[in-house]
Amino acid sequence: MSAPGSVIQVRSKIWLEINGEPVFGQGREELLRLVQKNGSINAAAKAMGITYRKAWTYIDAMEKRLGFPLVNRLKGGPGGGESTLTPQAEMFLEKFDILRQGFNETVNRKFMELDF
Amino acid sequence: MSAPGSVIQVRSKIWLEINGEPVFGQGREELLRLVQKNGSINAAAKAMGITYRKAWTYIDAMEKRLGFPLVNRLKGGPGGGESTLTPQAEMFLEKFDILRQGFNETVNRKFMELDF
DNA sequence: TTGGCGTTATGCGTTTTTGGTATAACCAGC
DNA sequence: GCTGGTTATACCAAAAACGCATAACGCCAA
Repeated sequence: MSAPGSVIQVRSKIWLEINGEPVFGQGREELLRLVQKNGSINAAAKAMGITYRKAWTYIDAMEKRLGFPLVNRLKGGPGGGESTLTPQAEMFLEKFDILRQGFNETVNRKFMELDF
Repeated sequence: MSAPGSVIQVRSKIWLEINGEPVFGQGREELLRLVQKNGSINAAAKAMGITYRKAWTYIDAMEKRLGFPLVNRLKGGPGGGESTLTPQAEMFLEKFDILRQGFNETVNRKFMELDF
């Protein structure tokens, strides 16, 4: 039972919302991790294959909705500027990682059993 | 650790894709169930609070991507027309329901333990 | 036979969202 | 002051979503 010549696959997603608006998901998590790793929003965006504009918009929206900063930004300076994560952002990353642990795997296993 | 005066909540989603395009999710499942219950796309749309146009577009896209019909449609006739689900659509509903069984509950339980 | 009714079906303009490009602001070092 | 690399934002373009308007259809009642 599947479409002719095509393969059906299951996908799943967890995210956090505040007032019905997304504040944290897998894409945003990856973005923050790359900011943490690279020390720059710009470099993180490049690593993810998205524009700086998009990355900045994501972070800005997250912060506005949460009501506290996730990224400490510096304009100018030695390397032109830099960005680091706030302690609150790091705690978010940690907890969110636990939340989604094993999540996709569980879904995929159940999916295999069903023979879609 | 949450935004001042607001409540963070976790949300999750499962859906099926074919060639990277969504063919089945919770909204579409509900739509099909309402078609099944009401015998009409129009009534189902109203029950969901969406326009007929939108409901029709969803179903049309699903069928195009899957490559087989989900809804048997009748134009004109006793009540002006009617729509019923194909056997394939009913099987989809059944399997998808199993797939997502307990899913949200599991996520929510884990979320509570973490104290976001 | 003809007009009305309630559905399915779809064209098309409008609105909203999203994306990308260009440009300014910033600051250490040379 | 000029350069380099970053953050920040304005502004226009493209795309997607939305919804209104209208046609097609076939029973049924008049």
